Amino acid sequence: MAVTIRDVAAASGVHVSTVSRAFSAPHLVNPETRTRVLAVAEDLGYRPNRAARALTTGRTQNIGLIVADIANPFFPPLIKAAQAQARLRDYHVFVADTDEDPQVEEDLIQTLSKQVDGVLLCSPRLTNRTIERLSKEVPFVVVNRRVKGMPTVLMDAGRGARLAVEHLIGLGHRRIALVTGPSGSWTSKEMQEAAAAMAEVDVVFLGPNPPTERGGLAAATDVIASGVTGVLAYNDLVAIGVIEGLVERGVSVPGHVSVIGVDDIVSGQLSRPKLTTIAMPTAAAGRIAVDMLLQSVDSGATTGVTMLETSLIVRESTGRAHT
Amino acid sequence: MAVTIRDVAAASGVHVSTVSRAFSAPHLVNPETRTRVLAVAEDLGYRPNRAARALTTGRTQNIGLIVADIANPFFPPLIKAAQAQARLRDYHVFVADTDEDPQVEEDLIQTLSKQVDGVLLCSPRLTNRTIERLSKEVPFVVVNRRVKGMPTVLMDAGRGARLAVEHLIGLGHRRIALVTGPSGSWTSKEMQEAAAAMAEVDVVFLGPNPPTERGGLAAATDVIASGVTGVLAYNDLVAIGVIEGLVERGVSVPGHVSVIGVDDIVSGQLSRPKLTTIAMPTAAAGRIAVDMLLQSVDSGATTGVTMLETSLIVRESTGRAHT
DNA sequence: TCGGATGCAGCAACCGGTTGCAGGAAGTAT
DNA sequence: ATACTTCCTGCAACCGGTTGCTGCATCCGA
Repeated sequence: MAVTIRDVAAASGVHVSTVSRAFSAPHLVNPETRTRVLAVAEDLGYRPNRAARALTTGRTQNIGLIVADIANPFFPPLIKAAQAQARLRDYHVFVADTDEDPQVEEDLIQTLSKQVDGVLLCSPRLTNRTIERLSKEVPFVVVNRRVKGMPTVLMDAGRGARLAVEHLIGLGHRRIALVTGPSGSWTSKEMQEAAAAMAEVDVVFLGPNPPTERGGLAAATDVIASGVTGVLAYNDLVAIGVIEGLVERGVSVPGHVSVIGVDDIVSGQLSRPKLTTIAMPTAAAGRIAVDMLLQSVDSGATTGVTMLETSLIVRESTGRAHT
Repeated sequence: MAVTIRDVAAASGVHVSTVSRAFSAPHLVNPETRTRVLAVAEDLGYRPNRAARALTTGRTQNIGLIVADIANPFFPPLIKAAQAQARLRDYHVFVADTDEDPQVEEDLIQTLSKQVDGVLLCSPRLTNRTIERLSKEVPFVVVNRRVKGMPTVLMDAGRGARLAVEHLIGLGHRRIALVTGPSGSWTSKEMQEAAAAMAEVDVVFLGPNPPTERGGLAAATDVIASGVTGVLAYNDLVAIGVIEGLVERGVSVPGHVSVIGVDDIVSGQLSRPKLTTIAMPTAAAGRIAVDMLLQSVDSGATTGVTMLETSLIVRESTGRAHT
């Protein structure tokens, strides 16, 4: 039913191998022949069958993109960028959601590994050991987590935390809280280390907390109890929750307490007060991760670690410390 | 390198066809033989090659999911649900983003059509003619748009609009505005018709507007000028924009004006005041659309139109009309 | 004029499964 | 004992491309 390479060959009076080469090895075929073949192919509406090509070449032209939770607003910009970049390179992307379950994550990698040329692993929940083991089956690029010897794209959360704390210091805050994320989170750890190293300021750590609005809401009482005037939250959702909790208890933001989030998700721009935040270059991360992955697929060369810069976006949730 | 069906055959002393049948036609092979083969396969870590299978069966076990904009918060829950449902049925899903460009959308369908068994088209921007033409190349299910003779999943925006208006009426509002969306939007049209048919209330139409926060922000001046006490917005982003615009101009929400959104995206739950909204069952839509698609792929039977119910979620952005 | 290089196209095996057909063994009815 | 099923397995062609090898022209330099 569908038009195959043999139809094209017959219609243009050449052998199938010539048609094949007209597409995938142009320099091996006479220019005249080639244009004729291409014209006929166009005419017949021929589209090469990727499954067939995959079978012989071993290359599917597909990549897998595995995230913990598609609906987490942190990921969609990354997915979007990765998909667009892949399309540019004539690759398609399978998107899969692990629902934060490491077992699902592993299964997904297993079943996907046979039908993709590589996998992008975003904020994986698996252990490093497991990731290293699985990396023997299919090339990986890991995003948002450091795994030894594996190509990685990171966003500089440590620097982000420093920027945030410096911003607070500049506003006169001398005692601040870091509302941390899940215990296994690389980002959270980076932020803690960076914050702890800052002079001129006392920092208390509140956590671990689930990386959600509820998590922030629950942490608000601790924030009040700790007597800080500034808060850096694990991410924007947590920050919004903290603000909500503070306001509920009569603590105004940024009047009494300043709050900074991380990620720069849209919700932060839309909530009241508009959230001061550390912007994560998620779109760039998606793009670059795809490039790194395809590079390692094409050339076999295993690339290194890319660290992307973060930046502070000052909006309305931070202000001068009251003295 | 990878273990193939022939390796399994050799290792278990049977012919490849028996191994093949052990997997895909169990009733045709002796139970003993089958268990032995499966054991050997398990042992060797055999995974069937989907590209090879696709080549002979013509079925890829993949589906395509095409949305206008992955980063639009309306879509991720739908994508997530669709992906999970597909996985349940042992299908994988390609997610693709058209960037709101009809041409990209068409290209995407073309290139995808050869490597998927069906395509989910969400809020397509293509003309009905084009969709009908393309539907000859690959089975479709259309979400959020009515296309004649095509399996479709719709969310009852008309009923949602009625619920919203009734809610406003119940709160004493007698003159309301409908801040409409893009001119081509099916949802927007449904809402307009439903609202226009309501008695007991004057409704003015403000639009069309881009379906974004900016769109709502810009519409706020018209809202004020129109002298209404209640607003139903095309979606939550627009509603948030309207609220922002109103508040900037000293009109309090819900004190002076009540505002209702549509979609129930997270941002609406996090913004201040929390948004009263019409919840769209996007996750259900994704799940059901996948089921309909796979059904029409499996049985060839082309299913009909599914209409999903919407519901009103009352939060803080609506209140009694001031008299 | 001849040997050798070069360019182009055809041949056929192959990738890893699936499936219609054939055939042997065992079971059943006659 | 014979004929006919039924059950299971093997054989081999096939899906739609790719690619190493061969072979034929043509062109080149000597």
